[in-house]
Amino acid sequence: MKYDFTAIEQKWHKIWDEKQLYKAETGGDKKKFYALIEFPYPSGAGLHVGHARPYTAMDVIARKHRMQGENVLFPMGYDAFGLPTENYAIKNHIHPAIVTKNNIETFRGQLQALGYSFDWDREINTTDPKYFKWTQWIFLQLYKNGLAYKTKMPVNWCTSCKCVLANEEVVEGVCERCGSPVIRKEQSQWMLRITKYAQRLLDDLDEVDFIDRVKLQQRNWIGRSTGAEVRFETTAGDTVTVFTTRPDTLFGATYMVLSPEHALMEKWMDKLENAAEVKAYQAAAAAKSDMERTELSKEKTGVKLAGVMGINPVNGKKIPIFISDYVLATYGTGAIMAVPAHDERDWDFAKKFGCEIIEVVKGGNVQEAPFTDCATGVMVNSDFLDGMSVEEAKKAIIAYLTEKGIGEAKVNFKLRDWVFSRQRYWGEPIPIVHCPKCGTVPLDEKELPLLLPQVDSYEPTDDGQSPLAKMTDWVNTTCPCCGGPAKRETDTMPQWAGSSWYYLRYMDPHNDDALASKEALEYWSPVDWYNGGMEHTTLHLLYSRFWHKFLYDIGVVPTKEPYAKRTSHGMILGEGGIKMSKSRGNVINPTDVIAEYGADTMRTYIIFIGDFEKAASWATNAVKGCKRFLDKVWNLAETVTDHETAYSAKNEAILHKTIKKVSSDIDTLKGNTALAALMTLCNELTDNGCNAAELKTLLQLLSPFAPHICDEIWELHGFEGICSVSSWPTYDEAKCKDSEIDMAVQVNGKLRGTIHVAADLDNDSVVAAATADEKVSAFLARLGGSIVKTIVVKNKLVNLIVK
RNA sequence: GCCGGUGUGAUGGAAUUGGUAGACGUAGUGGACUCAAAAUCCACCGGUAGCGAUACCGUGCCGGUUCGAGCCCGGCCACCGGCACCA
Repeated sequence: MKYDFTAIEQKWHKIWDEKQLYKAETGGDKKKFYALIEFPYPSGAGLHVGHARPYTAMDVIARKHRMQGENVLFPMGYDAFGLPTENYAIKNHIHPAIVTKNNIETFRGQLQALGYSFDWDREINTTDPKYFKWTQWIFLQLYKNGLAYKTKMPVNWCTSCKCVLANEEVVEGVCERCGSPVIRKEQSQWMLRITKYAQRLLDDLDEVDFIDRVKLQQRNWIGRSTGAEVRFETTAGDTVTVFTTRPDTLFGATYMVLSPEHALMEKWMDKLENAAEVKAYQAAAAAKSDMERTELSKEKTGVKLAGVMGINPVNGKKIPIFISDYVLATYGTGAIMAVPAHDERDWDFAKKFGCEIIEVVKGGNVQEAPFTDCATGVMVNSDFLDGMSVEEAKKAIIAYLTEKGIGEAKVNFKLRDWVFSRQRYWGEPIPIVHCPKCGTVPLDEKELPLLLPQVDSYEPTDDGQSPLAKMTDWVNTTCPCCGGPAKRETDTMPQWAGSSWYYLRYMDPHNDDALASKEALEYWSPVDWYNGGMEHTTLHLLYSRFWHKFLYDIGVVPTKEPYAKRTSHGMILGEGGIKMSKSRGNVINPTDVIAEYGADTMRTYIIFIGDFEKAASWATNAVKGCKRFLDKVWNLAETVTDHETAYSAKNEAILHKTIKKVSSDIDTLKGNTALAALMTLCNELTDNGCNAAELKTLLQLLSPFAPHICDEIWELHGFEGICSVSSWPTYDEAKCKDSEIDMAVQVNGKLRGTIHVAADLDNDSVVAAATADEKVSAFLARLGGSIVKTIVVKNKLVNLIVK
């Protein structure tokens, strides 16, 4: 019989579905295992091979855990709010909800064709009102707890999307999504106070099993730095507070710099002798886009304030004050003390503007270059700090500042609050009402979900208002508080909202009374293993950790962290290592691969392609290799006619070894080497002959990777049950060893021969066998000298040292 | 600039974490089967020299530690990713 993959795969999809083979039950005695992958955005282009890599890898893990007798939750859904759908809807005059529905159907079909063992009863969709009811509910809780607030602030504005972006969505000064320039714009925005959780988001990374590069990237993004805030008096009578990580260098502070947007500038404007020049500089800085600001970063610019001086609090010296855009309004206090002798930026600025450079840490020539080494320097020119190390001086100065009331220790974070509003249609409406009498009023929870209005046009306005603002019927409402006329908030939530808690909904997706029942949350939390892309590390992953911690604080979820373990996959590139893109025409569609080679081949190849964590390029030729392998398994099965229940002596060792290898490789995401071991096993069984017991084990080990063909062969041979849910084979460590082995023989560290000996042979016998070997003894004779030392590595090699 | 990562045959990649470098798969070469092709099967497949046994060289480059280094240490080079005036 021929291996007819299309018929086999369709047959088993039906059986799996009918028998509800992959259904997860909340509760019970079995150990639970919650495997999660990032749900896709259902774009019009359909599923991409890039999706297939992490999805297949996690399906393999889920299937193995299921075979090990665990209660596995492996769910799937769609993160369906977002701009591409909205833009498509605008262009083609179709409602985004219809576009979304169609796209989801395509995605579901493709995912099912790949044979993933999802529990389809738990499928979710973030645009479903039953789902976003709870997204809005969480927002209301954030609001009630003071973590959501509206403020006028300079925001990142994408000129093409006509929409506000979060800091995390701006990449190198351009919009992450469309690549258009991002400018600064003053606008009133909803914000989430993620900064309140900065320390906990940082600390709790120690408690989770995330791969190092994810932890590192989150740590850098949170960007904790310790130092001090110091208050400088000025001749204008106002106090300027600065943040510094080097309070030890305070005696070397020879000028100050304020950001152009600093609040005091307005107040001081009348007193300044060069007000016109200062205003011109502020205007120029404001007009710069983020891109221009970074591009111009090398050459420092600024203006010295004429008429106001700062006073160094430790020595009373009058020092000049500048404004410059190298000082950021949004970090620290928006003002710095400048110590040109020991800071590169300050040094550059001081050289250009002729400021004084005073050495306070000995170790370099500060007139030539800034000296920034904290480890070796000794304090000088610093009064009571002289002679101390940098570390000692930091402690001493902070104690001094605190005592005198002019400063104190301070921790700062790079992490900014999360800009949470978007001026677009296709997102969750923010459940807030603005009342002229009562101000900002949250919607009553009973009013949820607050649905989007049906509109004719979803186009954003040029003045930065949401398309919803035009829908007066919807906007005009009554105040939940006083009953008077009021207006609805017209901004919607960003795409990150729905994905910040979706893993909780999977635990109990049909619940209308809560985002999930207490029982389900207790049973399934936390996610045991979450795999996703590195690009979500500082966005989705951080945002959802924040929401989870908040939900923990208000008693909704039982764990501090949402995900116990996080891994990440490399990208799939096109043939030849180039990025896959529509414009290059090198996009591989999984559906085409399935049609030509079958889902099992597709799955096997995407795992075999290489190191899971690294980028890998698609090679259609190598796909054929995986098809050949499955053909070989099919052909091997056809040779098996017995009903043997024990392994043959000849194949016993390799079977035990392969079970061991495949088991541990799946657990460590090394599917590529697991498959290599299975190929080797298949080749051996083909050469040695294969009985029913041996075939059974091969099928079970291969089943997580290629479930359809294994279930089919399993059934054809009349094995009991269904292979996909049979029990994972076990191995005996003692039987993993061969009785006779090859050992390497080295002379002075170089390979000179191999010997075939009994395993676990004692050292003396090994040396005897080595010296007796024909090649080795001939070499030793030629070399002359005598053996002065022997090193034996058990069952591996023997090294003879000859002098 | 700072922080991480990577560098192995023609090619994707292995290497039990200091112990026979190149598993497994592609591609290639030769052969079998075939009228022929596809498919399949067998053999070879890092480089140089040699009919050969074999010898020497070989994991980005230079040096070190070790009986022994792809793996550890020091110094370079190249590429990839993240951050980027964060005081």
